[in-house]
Amino acid sequence: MIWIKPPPGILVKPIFMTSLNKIADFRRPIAINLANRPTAAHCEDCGARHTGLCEVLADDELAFLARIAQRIALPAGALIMEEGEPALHFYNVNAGFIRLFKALPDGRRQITGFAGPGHFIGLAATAQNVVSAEAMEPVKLCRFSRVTMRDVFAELPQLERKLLDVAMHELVLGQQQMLLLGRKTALERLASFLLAWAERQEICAPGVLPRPHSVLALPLSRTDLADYLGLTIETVSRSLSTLRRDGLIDIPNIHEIILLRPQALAGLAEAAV
Amino acid sequence: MIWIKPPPGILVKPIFMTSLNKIADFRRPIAINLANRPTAAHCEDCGARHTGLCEVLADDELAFLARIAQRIALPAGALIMEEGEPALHFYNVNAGFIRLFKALPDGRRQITGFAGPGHFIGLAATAQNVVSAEAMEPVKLCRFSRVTMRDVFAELPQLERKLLDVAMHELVLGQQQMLLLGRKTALERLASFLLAWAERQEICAPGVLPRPHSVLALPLSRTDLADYLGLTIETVSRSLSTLRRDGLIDIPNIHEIILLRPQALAGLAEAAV
DNA sequence: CGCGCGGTTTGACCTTCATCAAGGCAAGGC
DNA sequence: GCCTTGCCTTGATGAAGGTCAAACCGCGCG
Repeated sequence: MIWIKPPPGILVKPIFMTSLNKIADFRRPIAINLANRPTAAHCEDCGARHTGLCEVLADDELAFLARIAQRIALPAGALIMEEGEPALHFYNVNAGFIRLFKALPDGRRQITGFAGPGHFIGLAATAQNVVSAEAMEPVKLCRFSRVTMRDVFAELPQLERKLLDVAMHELVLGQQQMLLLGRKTALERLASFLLAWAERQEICAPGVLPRPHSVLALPLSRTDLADYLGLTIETVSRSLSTLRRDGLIDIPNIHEIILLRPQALAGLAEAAV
Repeated sequence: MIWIKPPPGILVKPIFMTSLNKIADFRRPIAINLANRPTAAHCEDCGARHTGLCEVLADDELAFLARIAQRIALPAGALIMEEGEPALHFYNVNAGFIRLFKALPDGRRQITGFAGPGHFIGLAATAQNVVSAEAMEPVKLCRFSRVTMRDVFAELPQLERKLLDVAMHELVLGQQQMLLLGRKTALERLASFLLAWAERQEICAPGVLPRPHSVLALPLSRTDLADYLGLTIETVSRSLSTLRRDGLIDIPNIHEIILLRPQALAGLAEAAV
């Protein structure tokens, strides 16, 4: 465990506490499911068969990979990886969303990214995990031993190539997030996030603005949003209200945002002069 | 060019302007030096021969790699890569320090990292560069075409493996920086930076605190420091003064810092409770 | 239907850090 | 030696966003 206990007088955020409590409950299922080795047939109906890591593999190669994978299903709130623990595995997300984060002993939390179907996690690690990973909803994963994976590269070099691509893409996202966290205002952060999220949801092609009135699904809580953008939930809420008041977005309900004027959002996000 | 012009009334930081002006001056040398292909003999006396990328290669393999490399020497201030330009090359740093950064049109700048001898740059890119790279002092580089590099991987798989390691390490640094930028106070940022920099200068082993009274060489200007830590130069200056006043560090001169109480710095950096 | 609960919004106030401005200090030129 | 120049430090002030607190809102439940 990295964070020991809340210091006297400082309240650990409820959501944080929740996930802590659930660690014990949900560790067990991992062990139970270990025997469940997928066949290529399993892969065929996997939501991530044709995205992310697996898309570069032919069926027979996938079968090879599947033999060393362990299928895991976890409920919402489950802790998948923990910062500071030995990094033994990679994971490929098949279904559900995961948040990756780092935390300080006093409860401050920085979400460093979100992983959905097709995403590969565990790259950002030394001998120990440097981030924790938590299921935001019920998730399905393929788990790979890190040492085994090394051997697999000899058999499937295109896999290693793909992994390098994945890592490079993560690096790009990281640089963008650093600019956002280090230099952008609250409004700019929100605007940047909304556009990036739209791109991620494939509402628009990479580098292209979504059409006006595009509807954005926002499965994150305000707390997640705040911890991702380096703000407080109050500031997130206020900033969203400002964007709505100014007619850039509409918020029909808490988990949906309509991008009324993407062009204006882009101007804000990039601090266009 | 990404940033067009300073908006009326907003002053672009001097250093920023400086580098802009130098682009034209220093682009030319790159072309001039293209013909200078290193032999393995060149590599033997390279400062980076036994670090970073090259350390995984035997002499004959290095010779192979050297054949596709272009040696480049650039003066301080030279722009090596520019955000938004087509990403055609990787670079391996042989000598000198480089800053990597992203900028907003109004002049705000976020330094995303520093690269010294043995470091490989250019991984964080899509079809275009997502960061700019600038020589902080006279530098020597080996330049590799990205497309050629792909072919090399077939010949030297251990190189690709190494590159994946490099990328993974960069990811780890990125996550740490996100926590710093998103959630730490000015003092915490300085403390974190000083310890990370000590580790980087190999004043201490990874994960181990430097001994009290370790002397830290700080080749960065206050402006670089501020743009790296997401602060202003004034806040950097004030925070350093506070650390000195509190007896955690000493500042004999502008480019040297003595870590009087590394333990206390670590407590500050990790917000120990 | 009223109630309580968790998450969200809004408001009032306060802290941290940015901004603006002045002064210091070392290095180089004349 | 003195002046300029560039960078750094320090101080005074202000603004963005954090903190604290209250109200709101949808939702499940008795």
